[in-house]
Amino acid sequence: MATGRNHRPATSRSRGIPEATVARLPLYLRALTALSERSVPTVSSEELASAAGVNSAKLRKDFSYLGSYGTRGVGYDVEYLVYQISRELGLTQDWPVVIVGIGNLGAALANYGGFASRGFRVAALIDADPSLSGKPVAGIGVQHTDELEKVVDDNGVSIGVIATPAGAAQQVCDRLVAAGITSILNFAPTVLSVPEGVDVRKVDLSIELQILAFHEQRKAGEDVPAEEDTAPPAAPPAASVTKRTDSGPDGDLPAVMPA
Amino acid sequence: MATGRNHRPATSRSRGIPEATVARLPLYLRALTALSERSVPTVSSEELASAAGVNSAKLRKDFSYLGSYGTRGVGYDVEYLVYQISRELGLTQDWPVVIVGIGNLGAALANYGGFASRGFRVAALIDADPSLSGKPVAGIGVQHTDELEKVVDDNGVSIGVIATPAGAAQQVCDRLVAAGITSILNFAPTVLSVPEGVDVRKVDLSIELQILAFHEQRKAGEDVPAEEDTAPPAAPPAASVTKRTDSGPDGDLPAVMPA
DNA sequence: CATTGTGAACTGTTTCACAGCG
DNA sequence: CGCTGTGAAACAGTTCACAATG
Repeated sequence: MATGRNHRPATSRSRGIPEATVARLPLYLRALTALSERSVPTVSSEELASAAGVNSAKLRKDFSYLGSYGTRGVGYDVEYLVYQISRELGLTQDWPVVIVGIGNLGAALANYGGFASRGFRVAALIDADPSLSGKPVAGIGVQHTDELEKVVDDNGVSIGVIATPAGAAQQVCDRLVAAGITSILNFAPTVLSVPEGVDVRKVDLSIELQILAFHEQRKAGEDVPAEEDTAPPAAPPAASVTKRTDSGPDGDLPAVMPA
Repeated sequence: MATGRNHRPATSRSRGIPEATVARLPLYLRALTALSERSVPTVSSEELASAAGVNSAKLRKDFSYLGSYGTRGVGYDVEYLVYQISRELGLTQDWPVVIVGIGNLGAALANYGGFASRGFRVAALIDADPSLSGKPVAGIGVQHTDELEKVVDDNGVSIGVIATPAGAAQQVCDRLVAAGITSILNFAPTVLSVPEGVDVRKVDLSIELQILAFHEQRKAGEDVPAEEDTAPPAAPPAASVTKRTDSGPDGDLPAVMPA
């Protein structure tokens, strides 16, 4: 899962919505949007919860933080809820986004449909490779890294997406922050350090796979007893046990791959 | 952040490592690997925690679930810890992975360096588009969806990655599960339903952006008093408020975009 | 004597179960 | 009557602070 820090300890003065709830609102919104398109007028907590993949008690508790938007004995008005959640998430306004690093991943993000909808708008694509400059990706011309500050400023961008190789991420991050960006979505496999007040969320493929591997391993060894739980190799083991001498630390995201 | 369910309620018989700890182990491992490459022999909880972006109390508590691998007054032996964490995560074995949906995103994943290292191996790339069949991506020939079951079976694949458009995801998921896969990493913006015992983690760009937007909005309205907290539009609002009549529900991930 | 390992306190999240209400 | 809204209980995760120890 991705993670984000840098919030006041959950007390936004009064109406503080728990972080766990905020993380689920987009899920509800998606399910509601689908219902809305099928012109379903109302939905019960049970139905909506199942569509969103959570249980109904949790959903009701979540909604209770937003206010009392349901009707007892009936359920929730779909359109109304869509509106309330959108507003709560700040999706009734326009969010220009800049994507830095237009490799396969950056291109995938730029082309991502869900990006354009729901208030997000790709304001600019930035890449350090001069040979990409001007080339259109998803209908938008790629601009050189030199333009970064200008682009952020001109478009009033407050959200940046980093899809560069790990090695460039911190540097790009610093420039984005200096340019005035206060929210970053980081796809590079690095811990970014940012000043107080800047929000970072990360999406890390490698971490997700490792978590899956952990559980997968558990499934396989379901009935294994103690094995070698007793005598594990003493302190510094003969190394080489897991030594990978080939590829880098945790690898990079591909930088570019045009044509 | 991505999410995963389907685990026994946190009691893997005896030595149960908390889910939150498991999610951080890959982070520690990455930091340790970097230290290992710089031939740093030992590290304190303080140093390692700062490299991993957590606080030292949390790190020590996390490690305490794995056993007592440190030395008081000194710190942790880097190589030894790398080994222990790798083993705990199941990275000392080989995990063949199949990626379904070779669009920009699938290609980005296939090319991802961190994928190949750390025990994961791309066993096959699958796409429904026949014109892609045989085309090499990241040095591996793309195979048609018809081959899915055979590929999973022949390679003993237990982890599948879904990078298809949302509309195809559940169907692909069903086939992967039927073929014997028990862990899925889902990049499509859909809730997948899977039988008991199958693990799903999702990575959802759109959700991450919406969470950022929520916090961004809070920052902007830091000193706004009550505004219209009082009289919100009664029940069914005039619709159209957030109505997007253009693009689909939440958009698709791009399917293919060769050349 | 610096640093780990860990009980105990605390904070956050989920679930339960039922009163309240349209 | 059915379904929401929510206190209260249960659980999970984090932080504190200090005793244990190489």
